[in-house]
Amino acid sequence: MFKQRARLSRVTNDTTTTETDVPWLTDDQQQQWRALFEMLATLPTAIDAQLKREAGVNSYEYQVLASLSQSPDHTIGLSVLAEEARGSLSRLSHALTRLEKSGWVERCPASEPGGRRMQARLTDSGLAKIEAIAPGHVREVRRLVIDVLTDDQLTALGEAARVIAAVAQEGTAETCAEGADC
Amino acid sequence: MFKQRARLSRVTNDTTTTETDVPWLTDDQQQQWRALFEMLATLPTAIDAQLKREAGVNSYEYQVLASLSQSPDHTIGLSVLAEEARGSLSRLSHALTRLEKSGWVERCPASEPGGRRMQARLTDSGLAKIEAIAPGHVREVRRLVIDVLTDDQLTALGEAARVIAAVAQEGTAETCAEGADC
DNA sequence: CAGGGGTACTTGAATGTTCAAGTGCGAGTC
DNA sequence: GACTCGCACTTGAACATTCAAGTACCCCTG
Repeated sequence: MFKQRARLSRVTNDTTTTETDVPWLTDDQQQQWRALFEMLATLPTAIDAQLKREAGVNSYEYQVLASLSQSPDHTIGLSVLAEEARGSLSRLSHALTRLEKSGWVERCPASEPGGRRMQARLTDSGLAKIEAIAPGHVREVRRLVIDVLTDDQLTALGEAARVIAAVAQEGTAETCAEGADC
Repeated sequence: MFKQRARLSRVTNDTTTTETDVPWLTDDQQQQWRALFEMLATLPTAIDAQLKREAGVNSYEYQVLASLSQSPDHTIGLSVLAEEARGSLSRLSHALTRLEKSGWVERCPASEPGGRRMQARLTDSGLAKIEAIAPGHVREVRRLVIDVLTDDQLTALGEAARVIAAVAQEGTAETCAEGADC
């Protein structure tokens, strides 16, 4: 059993440490992880760059606009929106301030009497915006992901991603709002 | 052929736009992309959180330390290091300033006469640091990725990631240092 | 209805990344 | 050998995200 040179794990050849209980990756695992890591670094950057370049928004803001555009009345309560766009409430709040400044979104108090507090609403201009930029975004997703994989590869990728996202999420989610065993 | 409700693509039911040349995703593609996107959002966050919590570094700094620890003499020229750690030179420079402040790395002028200019060198303390934190990092990678997938799933994931990273990279890489057709 | 606690945000400061200059040095040019 | 060009980095400002308070309103309890 030889020592694998581990870019992201095994670090030296010094064997004085408690070697046995550290589960270093095999060469093969190493390679797959390396590839995944590379994708993790490059894909979001590429997606973001396209949105920034052609639309002037980052992918989080895009997400917010997209979520709003699909909601009844183009309106969502902020907490729900934050959860949908997978960011903290604080992040959403800052993003909304920016989007309001551009005139694409407005905040309004929730109308329901006795209901919750704030909602975000997509303006007409915001709707026009997202409709204008969505095609370019989809094209980029196609170019970078959909079109470079076979159907089987895409399915396998999606499946693996689902499993990983589920595990990664449960660590992050301190709310435990879902039916997880916490 | 019905309209798919597209979280990240098709935005409204208004069909007045140039519908035909926008290649909207199918429901299935949509789902896979959605899963991938979710992983893209959650996995790096989780990895980063573990490193921050247990080691006080972010994953970029970890990457820098790891790269250095594997180099002969624990020394690399800055440009090479920047490329290995997949960040801009500026990002590296800022990161090195932080790492120097912690005493894990030092900058030194390249010794080769007529050679290039600067190098980064891992200090003894830096080597101890990376050796101390590597196991925890590997364990986290295992927990989040390796251990939740079958071997076949991991292989498929790696393969897909390689393809995507290659495409995503060529857009990002303005240097065209590699043998790409540019 | 006064007081306490919780929910739903908002805000400002700290941190990290990017972007646009700026610097210093070597090489090629005349 | 001065001039210019370009490479290899550095730096500071702008921007985004996170973290830790802070605020405002609701409900519940006495």
